[in-house]
Amino acid sequence: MLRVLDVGLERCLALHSAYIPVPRHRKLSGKAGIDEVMAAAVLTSLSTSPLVLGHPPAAPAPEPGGDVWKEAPAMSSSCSSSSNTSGDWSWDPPSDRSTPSTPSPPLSSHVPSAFLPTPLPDEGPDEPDGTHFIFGEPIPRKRKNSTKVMFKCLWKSCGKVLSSSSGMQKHIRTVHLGRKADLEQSDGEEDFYYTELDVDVDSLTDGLSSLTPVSPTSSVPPAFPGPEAPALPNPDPVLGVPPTPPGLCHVHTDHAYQGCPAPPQPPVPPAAPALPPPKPPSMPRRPRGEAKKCRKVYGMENRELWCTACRWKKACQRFLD
DNA sequence: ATTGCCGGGGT
DNA sequence: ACCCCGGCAAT
Repeated sequence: MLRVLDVGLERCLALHSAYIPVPRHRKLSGKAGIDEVMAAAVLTSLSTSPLVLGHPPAAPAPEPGGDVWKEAPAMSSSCSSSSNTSGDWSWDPPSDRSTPSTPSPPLSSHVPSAFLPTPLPDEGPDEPDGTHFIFGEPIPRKRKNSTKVMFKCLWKSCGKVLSSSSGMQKHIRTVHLGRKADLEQSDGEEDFYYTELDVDVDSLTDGLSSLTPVSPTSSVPPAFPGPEAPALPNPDPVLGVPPTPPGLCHVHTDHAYQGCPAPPQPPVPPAAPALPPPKPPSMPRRPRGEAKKCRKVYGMENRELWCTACRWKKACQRFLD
């Protein structure tokens, strides 16, 4: 017993002494100011130019004054936890905790639900046709222009459109699924019954008016935007596919990584009066993994304890969703 | 503001 | 291949 502790302590000390000289850690607490915003803006605008036309920003040692690397007082606890021997140290919540609960509730039936496959850095539906490849304008990647994300209920004869996902979830939960509204326990099922669409702010009203009511019985032309969106006649995969609901592929059971290329077709069951088909399974979208990742678990202080992926700002490998 | 991580750069 | 970070979406 004592020996174990000893080892842990030793380990801890070693860790500390080893990491003191670490030179990085630029700024832990970023105080966001106008400066940063403006700088960001400038950088953004600069990024469009092919090369860095300013002064070389190469500055290997930006902080001559000294970095503020304060020891986290929480170290003690992590130390004790590191007493976990047996080869793989693996992550181990401090056993001191009176609560034996698991650090991240597995959420039995709740599959983490899929996630949005990055909303496609498209230009937005401003282009009259697909000719936004004027070389004169590189436009590396720009996201939101004048589009606004709306959420449309796909329930058979509802078609309600809200501006917030939470609101839509609530709507579906209460109105269609008949669940309690305030119950935070959303198992993600609502996700299946609404989709999000990029609405051009300009033609917002127009688009909405044609989007909202919709009679489900009348055959909805699968691939024709039809009346709405006169500005984007073809849903070409070239760049922008605004009306395509990205969160509707209930195909895979687990890692639905690639978005579904399926055409915009209402996934509404053909003849479902009010009963949702018992289908909570796949995850059409993943809002954000519930599991805490290395960063959250260990904190910035113990970055060395993160899995490599996390250290490299890649998808965490240790705490998979 | 924070967190997770894609895309891309440096070695 | 390894390592790191800018920047962004989602929260």
